[in-house]
Amino acid sequence: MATLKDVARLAGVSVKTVSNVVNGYSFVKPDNRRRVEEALEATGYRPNLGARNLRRGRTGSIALVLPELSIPYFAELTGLVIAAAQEHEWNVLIEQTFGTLSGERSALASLGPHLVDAAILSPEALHVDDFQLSVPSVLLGEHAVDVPISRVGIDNVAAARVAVRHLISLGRKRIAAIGAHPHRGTAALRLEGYRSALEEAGLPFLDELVVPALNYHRADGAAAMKSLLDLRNPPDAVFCFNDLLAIGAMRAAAERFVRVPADLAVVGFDNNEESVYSSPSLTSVAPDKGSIARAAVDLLHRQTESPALEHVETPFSLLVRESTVAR
Amino acid sequence: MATLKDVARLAGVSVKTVSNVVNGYSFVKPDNRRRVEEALEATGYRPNLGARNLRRGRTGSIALVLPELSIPYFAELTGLVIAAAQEHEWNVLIEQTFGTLSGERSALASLGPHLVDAAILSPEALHVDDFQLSVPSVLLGEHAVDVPISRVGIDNVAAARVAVRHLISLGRKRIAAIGAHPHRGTAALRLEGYRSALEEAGLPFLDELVVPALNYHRADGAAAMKSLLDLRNPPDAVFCFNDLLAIGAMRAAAERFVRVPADLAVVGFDNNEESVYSSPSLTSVAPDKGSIARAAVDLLHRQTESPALEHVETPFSLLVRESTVAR
DNA sequence: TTTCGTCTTTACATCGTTGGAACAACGATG
DNA sequence: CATCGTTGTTCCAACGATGTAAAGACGAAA
Repeated sequence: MATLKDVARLAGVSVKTVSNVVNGYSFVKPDNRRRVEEALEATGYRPNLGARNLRRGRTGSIALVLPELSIPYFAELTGLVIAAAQEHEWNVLIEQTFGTLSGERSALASLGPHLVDAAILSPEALHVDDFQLSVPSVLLGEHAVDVPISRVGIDNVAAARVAVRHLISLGRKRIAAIGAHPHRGTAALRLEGYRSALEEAGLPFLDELVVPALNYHRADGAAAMKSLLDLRNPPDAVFCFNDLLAIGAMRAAAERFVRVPADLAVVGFDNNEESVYSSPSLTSVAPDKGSIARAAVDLLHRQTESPALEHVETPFSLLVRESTVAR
Repeated sequence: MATLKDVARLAGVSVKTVSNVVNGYSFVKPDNRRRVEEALEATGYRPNLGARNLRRGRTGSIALVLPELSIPYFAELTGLVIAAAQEHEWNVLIEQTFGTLSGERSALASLGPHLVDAAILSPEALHVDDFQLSVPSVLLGEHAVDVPISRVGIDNVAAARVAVRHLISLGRKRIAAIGAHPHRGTAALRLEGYRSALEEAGLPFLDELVVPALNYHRADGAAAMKSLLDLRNPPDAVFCFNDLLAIGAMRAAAERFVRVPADLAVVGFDNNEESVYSSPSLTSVAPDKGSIARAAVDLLHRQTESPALEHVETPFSLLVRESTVAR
């Protein structure tokens, strides 16, 4: 590995002059600049980022704290965050919490200026007093807990309302919701959107049609759907708080020979790639993940220069597919 | 941020003594050790990893070079690699190539001792002469190209054979294969397993039943399946070289009202979580991803201490689901 | 010619950590 | 009591980079 010293010796100048060339400092004599550039080329010099960051007092990394990479939404988002972070010369350290309180607490505890310059958090279980952060941070998604931390995400209430309105427009009357959760902020907001859409259409809000889900995995969706199908009067539509729940729900429906969308219309949330190819394909609320990733990273970049509190609302759309075609 | 210096001042000892305590050096007087530990506790000292790695001449990171995080197989694997790397105090830097030659080349070029201590590679398009690696590396999966680099993966020929034998055991006679690829090593091996299983059953190997796929995404599987269904004499079973292809194939079959498994049995490869919940659920070859991740990371760890060339074969199994129940 | 100001380069210290050598303290040995 | 080996501690240099300050070069103005 060539260092600045090696390059300097070869070019016959001081280490600092090489450093100046590498960093694009203007006042270098054309002649020296040329010699240094040749030496850089000849040695194949690459800066040692550890050393550079040590000197500059930064780590060169940001943390991305999320439940689990095997959840498609987070996998897709992670890819986009990595791409966005690259623009600011940041590495992304991924920390999986598996959606547990202890996992999230220990992830947060391990953060800190010695490890990362900033952090993107997607917590599910944290309480208000857990947020004693030592680096600039952004929360993904809205949360019930009101903490003074920047946020990036869509308007969950509006998005849920759009989804449910769509079901109503199909003429469905008994619309269920899967994914209620006692402590999860986003769940509360989506539930609120669901409630308000029913209300504006003059449909009753029925407790029996709102099914909680402790996790948001396919298995939870299947279990919830089964309980709905066991009702004396089952729903004719269901709004699931994410696509995995919806996939699970459709699977459970298929097992009971309930036809989607004829007997049951289904809407999901997140627009996973998987949902385009399921049979039937799944109507879903599609947040613009690229915008989310870019907004989060850019916001962090700004915050590392000067502290600020910002909330960014990113766009979303409803993609209508087979699971909600008119009967 | 507390440094060793701060701790040393507080404890009334030299910096090196603190360092010795932190690093578990034995010969420290009990009394000093206690004072240092109290000071560590009081200051909340965390080592500056950048500085430590600089001094130790390592980077503290390994690279994981893969096509795309949004491919479930790689998302799941990445989570496991991160967990395994943590055991060796390694961060994982993820590099996406999108399966293109240029992407893989630039990823490889950007690697190097200044960035990472080692690398896990999952290349798809690289040629032999591209492998001029400057850090210890492991290839995931088997490859046709014969390069002196360690490998971790399952026996693809055997795995494919097991999958196709299973289809044969159902009494299927016209078994297609989706996923052939001119330059992809694993594709060649799976095709070989397919061929040999047909041969041992006395079934003919028919060119028209072997469909190439340039990418291994759901869309490619759907397109391939459509072409198979357009044949004068379509297949009664299909072996797909990964689950995404199989999901796409099943989707295409559904669009043509071809019933799976009654008219068409389908087997996939990778055992994505998604495949458990599709309708019908998908029979799939399940590599032990945990073993792969652990073996790869451990192997790299050994290689950073002393160079070595090892090939590790990890276990797999065939998980039979609805897409191949007997008719 | 001297002085001044602008460009250009260099020496040096520093970021936080650890390896190595030097040194100090100590009881044990002869 | 001198010597020795073991144990414990400190000092110094170094990892590779960059910020700072100071010095050097050079032409223009006085």
